[in-house]
Amino acid sequence: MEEANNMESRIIEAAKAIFVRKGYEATKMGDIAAETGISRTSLHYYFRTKELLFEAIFGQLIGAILPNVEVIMNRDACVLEKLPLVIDEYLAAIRRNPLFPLFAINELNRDPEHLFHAITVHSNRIVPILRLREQLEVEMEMGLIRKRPLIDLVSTLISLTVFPLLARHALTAAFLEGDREAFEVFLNRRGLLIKEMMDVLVKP
Amino acid sequence: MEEANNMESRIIEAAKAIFVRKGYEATKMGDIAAETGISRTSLHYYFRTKELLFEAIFGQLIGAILPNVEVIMNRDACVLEKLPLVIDEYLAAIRRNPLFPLFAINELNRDPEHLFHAITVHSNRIVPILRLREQLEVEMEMGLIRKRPLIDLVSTLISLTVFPLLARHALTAAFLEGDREAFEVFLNRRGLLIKEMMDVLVKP
DNA sequence: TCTATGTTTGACAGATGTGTCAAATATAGC
DNA sequence: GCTATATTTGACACATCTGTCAAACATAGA
Repeated sequence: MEEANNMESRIIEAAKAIFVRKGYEATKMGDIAAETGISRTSLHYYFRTKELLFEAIFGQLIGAILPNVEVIMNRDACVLEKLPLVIDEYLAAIRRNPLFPLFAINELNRDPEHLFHAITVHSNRIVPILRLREQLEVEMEMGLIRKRPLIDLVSTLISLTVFPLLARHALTAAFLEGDREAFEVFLNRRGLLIKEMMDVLVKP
Repeated sequence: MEEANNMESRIIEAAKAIFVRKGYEATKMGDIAAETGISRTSLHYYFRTKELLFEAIFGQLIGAILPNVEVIMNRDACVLEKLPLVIDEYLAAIRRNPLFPLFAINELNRDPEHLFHAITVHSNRIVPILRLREQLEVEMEMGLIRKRPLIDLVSTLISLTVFPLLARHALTAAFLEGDREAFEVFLNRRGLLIKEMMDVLVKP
């Protein structure tokens, strides 16, 4: 039957949404079956165990969040020119998957190795990121940008990009009177602020 | 018996550690009983339900993480002078409770209202924070510091401070070859970087 | 010592969740 | 229509977790 493949993807979509929103422990097979619109038993027919189902979507989720910097890295330009583009790309990836950071953070806590292993599967996405890293180190050595431990740069970039989405609810309540659209406005100007910040960090 | 009060605090300490590390759902009453060194039934004797036990420690946790800025706010100084002190205080509060951010983020996701309600209990801690907010707004109006939406400032500060602890494991693995002491070194210089960043944001 | 009260525990009941199985149903291809 | 295979489902077994209860145990104080 050709319904199988289609049903599998329907299940995966449903499971993705629920796993990401509630975390592994709080997600019940029954929830996923209900969301998909099938019986729990039927769900077991497609994915024998909860762990197997989780496994099936985990890689996808990682892939969806890794920023695609390949095009950017193929340009012949210095880091200072590339950085704003990378930031935009990264910001876009996060905004396409706003619930992902929470998921990743939790999974990192639940089973760190699992996440690391899943990332290695996406080596094609990783390569250009490593090239960016390399270019950063080279240009630091050349004095084109300020010398700084990479972890300082990366943790700052990720902090500024990811955290507001993690704390979305609290920030909206505390500063925007609960206005969700105002939060979107905030996010929209966030890119500029992040670029300013990163610029300060790397300017010699 | 006078053992009761002591036992309650023993339970609370154990429960705090486990709830914070594993989250509400993944924490089992049996875990807490074992960690405390009593039977699960005995645990129920002190705290009839899991929800009640959780409730008992929730407020404490919130209190522990709210930075104490009262002393700072009583000084007669401008925001530019106070900000570095506030940052240090906040950084210290977070480092005293490095697992708290993950806990708070998850609880925020699980039941936002609950967290907001718990915060109102600590109004004595909140007042000086609101005064800081007010002083920021006044000095922006006066042109002493650059005019910016408060959410931009606060989200930046919290992002830079909190996120590295959330992603501790990943950052250590990716940039420090898993060296935990190197991560402490990173955290130690982080305060300076955050002050630089915040300075850029508020300088007129 | 006896008693009242505080504390601990094992046993139980009920709820919820997972995974398996065999029977029922649908469907494709002959 | 018939058959082989795919899919769905209800029923079951098993495990885990929660909360209650009554009985056992400990201990302070009369």
